[in-house]
Amino acid sequence: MDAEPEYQGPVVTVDSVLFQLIQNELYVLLTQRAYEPFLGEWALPGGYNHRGETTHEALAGVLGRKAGIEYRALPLTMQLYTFDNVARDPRGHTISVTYMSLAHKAVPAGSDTTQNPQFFPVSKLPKLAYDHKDIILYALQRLRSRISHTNAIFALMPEKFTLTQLQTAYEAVLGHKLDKRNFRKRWLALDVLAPTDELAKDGAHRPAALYRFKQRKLQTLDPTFA
Amino acid sequence: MDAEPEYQGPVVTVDSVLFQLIQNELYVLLTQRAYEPFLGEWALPGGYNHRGETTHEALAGVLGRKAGIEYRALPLTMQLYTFDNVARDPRGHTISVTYMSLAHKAVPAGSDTTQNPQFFPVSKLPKLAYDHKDIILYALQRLRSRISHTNAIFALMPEKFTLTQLQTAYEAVLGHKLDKRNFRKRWLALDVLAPTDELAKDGAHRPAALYRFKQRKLQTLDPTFA
DNA sequence: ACAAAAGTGTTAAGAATACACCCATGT
DNA sequence: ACATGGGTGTATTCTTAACACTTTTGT
Repeated sequence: MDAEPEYQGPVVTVDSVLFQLIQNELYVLLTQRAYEPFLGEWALPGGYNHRGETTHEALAGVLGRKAGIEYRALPLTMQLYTFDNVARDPRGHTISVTYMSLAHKAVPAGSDTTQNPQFFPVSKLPKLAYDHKDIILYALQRLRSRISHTNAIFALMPEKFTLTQLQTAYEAVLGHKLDKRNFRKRWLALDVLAPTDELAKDGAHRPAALYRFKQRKLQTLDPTFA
Repeated sequence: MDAEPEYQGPVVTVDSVLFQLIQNELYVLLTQRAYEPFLGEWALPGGYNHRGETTHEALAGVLGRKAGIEYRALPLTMQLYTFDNVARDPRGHTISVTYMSLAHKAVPAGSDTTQNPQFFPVSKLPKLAYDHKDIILYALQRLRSRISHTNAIFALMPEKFTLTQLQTAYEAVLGHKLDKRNFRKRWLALDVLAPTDELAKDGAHRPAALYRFKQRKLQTLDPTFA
């Protein structure tokens, strides 16, 4: 980091992998490219990081402008990886700093943007621009790992939820079923859930107790969930 | 990522956290700054990432020029995190992509560089420029986590080593003692070590069997080591 | 009455931990 | 012969995994 007046660096971009559960399935937010390259193809929301703004600010701008989503309302965002695209990007040397966000209900405002933001199930992704498919799969891996030893799942859940909803969220992310009794035993032993005195009455069956997370922020939980 | 001809982005730098074991203690490579800001203070080896070179190439250049270390000889390098320094860096907006490397014996060639590269024990760090102390502590955390479920430790070991040396390496990184019998039982069950038919004779005691890693590349190991 | 999801404990298997003595060598 | 680190097994505890029936509600 010497003094070096005529510095010229790569173009810096940020890309966002925004996950959300819709009907017990994991969805990811994509936008349709309005410019070359990859005009018309689906891609992760992304954009330039200009001098003077943090990557988080750039991310907030991208999500707001391209998908109508308010970044500050997202309960959890974490950095994933920084990719070099020296050769791959048709526009020349860029590096992209990628973030993963989790949301409970982030509604993309397709109307006031040009990029047609939509959620796609992770299991049925369309053809994607760049290497964005790999990025999504990498993000999924990281997400699975995160929910296995932290409370990160809170960011995919509503304020109040039943234990069955929580279990279903895990199953959607992990891609396999879990044992009901073991799951409940574990979570109730963890001391991170608080019972509310409300019940969810949603059908012709016994009502379920509603719980909430004591802390809606990331914390590490020792045990691991399969 | 619209077309945007007058793009001006942040300065992109790379920083390297290079760990090495010296006499059963974990050391990190530092250089002494030859320019403002922080002239004369110790810092992680770092430098600009110019347009057209990958971050890995930039890293190789930095390690070569500032510390006389041949990047290609390092057995393991992984990306750590990308830090925003919009406000913090006195020279303006930079983002730094940080990497952690592990080496067995990387000899800094202090002579042909201006930056006085030296290894410092992680437990006794000097005052560091920027937030480099935090970066090192973060790297250490990641390293501990890595060696707990992968074979990453191979990158800190010589080609051939005794089980006691391997255990000592773990103890140096983790910062606590391990049980000898359990440690050996575990590693021999893992099927990642191959016995050589050589013995290490290094003192007035029974010679130790020398082992090597079957694969000297990163692989995941199911069990976790405390 | 029946359908549908909520709720609840025990047992068995496997993993992790604690622990102490004999062995081979150099001096 | 003694000092030094190398090498080895078992018993106990704890953790994880497997598993089925009763309860409460709406229709």
